[in-house]
Amino acid sequence: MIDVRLLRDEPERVRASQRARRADPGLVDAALAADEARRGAIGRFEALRAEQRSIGAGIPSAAADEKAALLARTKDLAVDVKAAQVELDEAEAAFDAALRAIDNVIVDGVPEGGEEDFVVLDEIGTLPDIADPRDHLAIGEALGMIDVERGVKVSGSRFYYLTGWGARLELALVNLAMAQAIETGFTPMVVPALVRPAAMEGTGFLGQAAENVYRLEADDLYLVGTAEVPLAGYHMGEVLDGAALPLRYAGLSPCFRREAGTYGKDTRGIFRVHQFDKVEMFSYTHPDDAEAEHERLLGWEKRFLSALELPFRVIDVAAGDLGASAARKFDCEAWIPSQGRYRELTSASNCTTFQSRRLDIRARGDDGRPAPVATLNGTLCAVTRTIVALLENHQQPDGSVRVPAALQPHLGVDTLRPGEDR
RNA sequence: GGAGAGGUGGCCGAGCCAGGUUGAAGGCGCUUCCCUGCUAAGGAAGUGAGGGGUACUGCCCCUCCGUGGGUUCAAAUCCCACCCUCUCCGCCA
Repeated sequence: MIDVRLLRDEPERVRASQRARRADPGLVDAALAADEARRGAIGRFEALRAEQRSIGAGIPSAAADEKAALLARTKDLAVDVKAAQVELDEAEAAFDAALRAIDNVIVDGVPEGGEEDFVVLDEIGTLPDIADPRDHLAIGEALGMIDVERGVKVSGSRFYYLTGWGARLELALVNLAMAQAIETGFTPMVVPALVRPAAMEGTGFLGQAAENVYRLEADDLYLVGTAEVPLAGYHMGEVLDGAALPLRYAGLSPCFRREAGTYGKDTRGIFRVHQFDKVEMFSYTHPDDAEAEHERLLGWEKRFLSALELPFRVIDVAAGDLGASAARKFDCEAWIPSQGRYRELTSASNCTTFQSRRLDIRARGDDGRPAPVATLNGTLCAVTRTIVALLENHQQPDGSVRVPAALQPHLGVDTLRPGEDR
């Protein structure tokens, strides 16, 4: 949720953010009105409560004859206090709901508009010159790396097996990603993929993204769609040492996504699946350092994709296409030869203090006061999509696939050839 | 799955079955100062969070002892429900 003080002091900034997102700026005024009502209720309750307490404090020491009169008065007061309490609770709840309805305030410079209104920030690498590119599934099947047919037989649509070199490629990618993360100063983590409602709710995935989340009804647990959830939840309810910031974690987890509303989209191969593994970077920083950290996360994503020798572009996602908790998002989109277009491979979001307020994650600053930290997340390697881009961009006319130099030490070969299965 | 124990401030840990200056003893940690050639040890003081008010850098008030209800003039302290954690047994790995 956003900062109440920002709402009160600079409502126009929040309204402008809402407009840029194509969201309702009226929510700002609704929240302001709810805040006004809440403060009135607080005043009424506190006045009554203070009187009740001051009289109550004198009762034990009061003379016997005064005692009866005091008891009678506080008895009446108790009724009023209770009523004021109810009124206050309702006002607080209404204000909280109004505040939570407002999306995170975007960072200055984020392009306005919807999905199509992104701005291209960078184009890296050169597009491969492939006469008649085959798609990743054709290549992967020929190499004995991907088995979608059996994935569907066992688990249904959008499931797959990685077999032989396919499985080895995943392990090599995860190792390369973790090696880079560790070298960069991230603490490697293997995290829970099942989380309680509080973690899911706090990270903001039960809002408009709820339909894409798997829920285990019998146990009241959720399957995470990204390690962002357990990594953000890691410090929930804590007060961190401000001097220790930034805290950087690289989490490996399976990711589960229902892909509701994507019927007919990306049905071939493993580009869009219900389950995949991913190495995710997550940073807790001082709010003033968030934008710089966002650039750093993007830099590490670019470094990883470049190491894989993939051509890609970086886009500044438009406000209307941001999730509720992101204040800015950079996507790295790799070139997919069989589709002749760029597709999202990684994504880095700056959630400023939006998530940490919901999750109650604070850090003690120089003044000794705890204040919400900023949280940021960025994909280092979403395995299946990386495999897609790798197979397609590095395919050779003879049906083999070139292994980029950085990956060779982890995979053990410089080329993947048909017939060399295992 | 069966049986117990427990959830208190940044942390540990009293208080709760004698309900009323207990926002909460004590310790650790932290901050400042003293001592010291430096460090350590030692000594002194201070040190929770959230919210509201304001004649607003000082003060006043309210709330918070897992969560939500209840009893009471008054609850960390009594009652109920729920959540969570831990231990033992069984089971599985």
